[in-house]
Amino acid sequence: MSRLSAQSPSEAPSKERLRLWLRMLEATRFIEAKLRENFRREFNTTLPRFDVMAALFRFDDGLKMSEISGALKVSNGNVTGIVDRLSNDGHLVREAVPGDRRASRVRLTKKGREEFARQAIAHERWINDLLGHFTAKEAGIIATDFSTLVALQEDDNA
Amino acid sequence: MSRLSAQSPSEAPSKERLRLWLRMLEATRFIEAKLRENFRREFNTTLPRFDVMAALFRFDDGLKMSEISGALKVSNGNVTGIVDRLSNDGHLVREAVPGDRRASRVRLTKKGREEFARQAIAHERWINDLLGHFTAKEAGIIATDFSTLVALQEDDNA
DNA sequence: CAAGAAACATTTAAGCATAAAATATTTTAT
DNA sequence: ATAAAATATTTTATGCTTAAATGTTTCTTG
Repeated sequence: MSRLSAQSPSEAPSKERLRLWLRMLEATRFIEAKLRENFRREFNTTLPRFDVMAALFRFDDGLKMSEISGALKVSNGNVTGIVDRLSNDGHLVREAVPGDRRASRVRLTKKGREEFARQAIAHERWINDLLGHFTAKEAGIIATDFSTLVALQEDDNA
Repeated sequence: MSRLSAQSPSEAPSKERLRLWLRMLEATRFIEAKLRENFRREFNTTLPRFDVMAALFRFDDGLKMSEISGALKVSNGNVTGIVDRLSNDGHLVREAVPGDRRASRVRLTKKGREEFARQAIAHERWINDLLGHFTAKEAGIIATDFSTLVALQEDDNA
């Protein structure tokens, strides 16, 4: 008998994939915790706020609320609160959309753009340090793997 | 000149690592969303509740509150609420620790153990489907990469 | 054109998460 | 023996997240 440890043919792969998931989750949460700590200490902000600003930064004309939640793949109600707080801090403004009184367009202010630019530089540096153990090549390969994974799964539901 | 596209020596790796981080985050959140949906639909529970039960399942004698938060690497106060709700559902009990009236020991009930066993089987199957695009070998390699990553970073802080 | 459907945004309720402070108990040091 | 320090947990304040409900506005279609 060639297999000394008894395993059903499909059991081992499922265990390895489970292990991958647990390690992915561990690593992601670890990095998120570091980022949260850094964002709080250096900029008195949070990762969700940074994410919303990052989405807005690429569009000079701003985004509608539903476009933000679509881009970030979070719920609508979630974005309302984050935008409220960023608005109170003067990082962005809600503007009326001519011809559609349901919608509003959200745009970074000058203050918001300048603040985000500083945050983005620090963010890239933090990530570079935290993931420093991967070479650029390794990082590219794994990134593509995950990209494929999500694309395939999303197709499953279509 | 061998490098046709102008890049500073350290710029490209940091961009690749940033891309890896964004893809990791995307994939992790995607999978978490699917699991949340499944846990809700099939078992009317949540991932954090499953995590707490998983930690307890391995210890017949139960765990102290601080041992749960230590194992899951979440804050102390967080565990209080989750244990409260699992306790209301009869999935676990808080017991007094003889000789230390500060602490309490949390144990799964029979109901809790049976319910968790069912959930764990479904969970492993869901993960196997969601990560099906990785071979067992690939999964093993990447899992080890992440494991190393966290271990190295944790050492940095020591 | 009027009724119904769809789109947009917000609000609400419940749960999850952290950090920091409060409480209670036990251990250590003087 | 008392005071200080350490340990264990809970509470409080704040924010993120979803799902569901609500209220508008706009579009569609009969």
